[in-house]
Amino acid sequence: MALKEELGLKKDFASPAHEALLSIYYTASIMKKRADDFFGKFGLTDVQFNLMNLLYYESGKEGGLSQAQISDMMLVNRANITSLVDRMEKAELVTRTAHANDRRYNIIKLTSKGRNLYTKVEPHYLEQVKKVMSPLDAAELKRITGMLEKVRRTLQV
Amino acid sequence: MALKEELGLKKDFASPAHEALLSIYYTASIMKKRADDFFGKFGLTDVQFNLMNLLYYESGKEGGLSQAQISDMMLVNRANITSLVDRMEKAELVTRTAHANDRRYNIIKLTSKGRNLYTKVEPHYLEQVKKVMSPLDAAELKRITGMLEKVRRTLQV
DNA sequence: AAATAATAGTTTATATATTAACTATACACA
DNA sequence: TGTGTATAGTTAATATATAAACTATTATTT
Repeated sequence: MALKEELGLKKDFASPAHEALLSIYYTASIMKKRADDFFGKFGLTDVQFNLMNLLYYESGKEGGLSQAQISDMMLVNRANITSLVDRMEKAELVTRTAHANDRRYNIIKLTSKGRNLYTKVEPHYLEQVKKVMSPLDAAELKRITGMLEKVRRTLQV
Repeated sequence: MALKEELGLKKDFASPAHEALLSIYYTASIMKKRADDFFGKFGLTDVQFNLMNLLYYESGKEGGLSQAQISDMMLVNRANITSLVDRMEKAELVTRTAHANDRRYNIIKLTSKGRNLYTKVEPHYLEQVKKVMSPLDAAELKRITGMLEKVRRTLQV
């Protein structure tokens, strides 16, 4: 949900802050659609790719991540990880095994199929991102992320 | 889905462009949670509030909007509007009536209950937005929205 | 050690989002 | 005028998101 028209049509209604909020929503919404189109070509969603990315880079020495860790890292509710892992387990992209010492935890790891798919998709993704972003110079990007970081801190997260 | 950790931990992996994308995702995700918390106090979701806002400001002279218009304005799929209007019709916030001349169209209007709720919530919302955003000066906000606008154009939307 | 807390994960109900296939209606043009 | 096409909305299947209530396990505290 993005409310495109608000950005242009409601100058008398929208405060600058409100405008900025809608603008961020709108941009994120468009990017999500683009990402889903892209990852769909590989039978993935953007969320599934991002979990694979996490598992690939953050679970040191094949140690895997617990669902709670994934939930924290992706900033989504625990309940959400259950169904996400269900789907990816069914697609044989990840495994879910009980932790040896603490049986409350499930340890999620990439399968070799998952790892192969990730290493196949990642370079295309990075290339795509670079292509989309290349017209913007690096300084401007730094400024955007820096300011968003500031907005985030203002929102006390 | 926001991948908080990527922003800090994967400098070697994330290109500046990739970083910027994740940053926008992350910020939008946090804002959506905040908005939902806020609107939840009034029995609304952020999406429902935004539809009410559209109907309140954009449907001139009580003319209402068709579902296709709403779909275009909110940048979401047509199918989504069906269920959104279903829920809001059930809550007696909007009505759905057939267009007199072209029976393909449904015309969606705020009920008096919907209008009353909207005018009750809006000032609180604007106050809240102002409060959250006040630490940032207007110039910075202008720059953020201006740059996001540029990103959007680069994405050819 | 037993009672209580906290933590991890699941389930259920709900809201939002997509695409694809469908119906109904209106338009267009040959 | 009739047929093909375009448009509006719905439905179904699927993916993601939340909160709340639940089970199982571990930690703490007396």
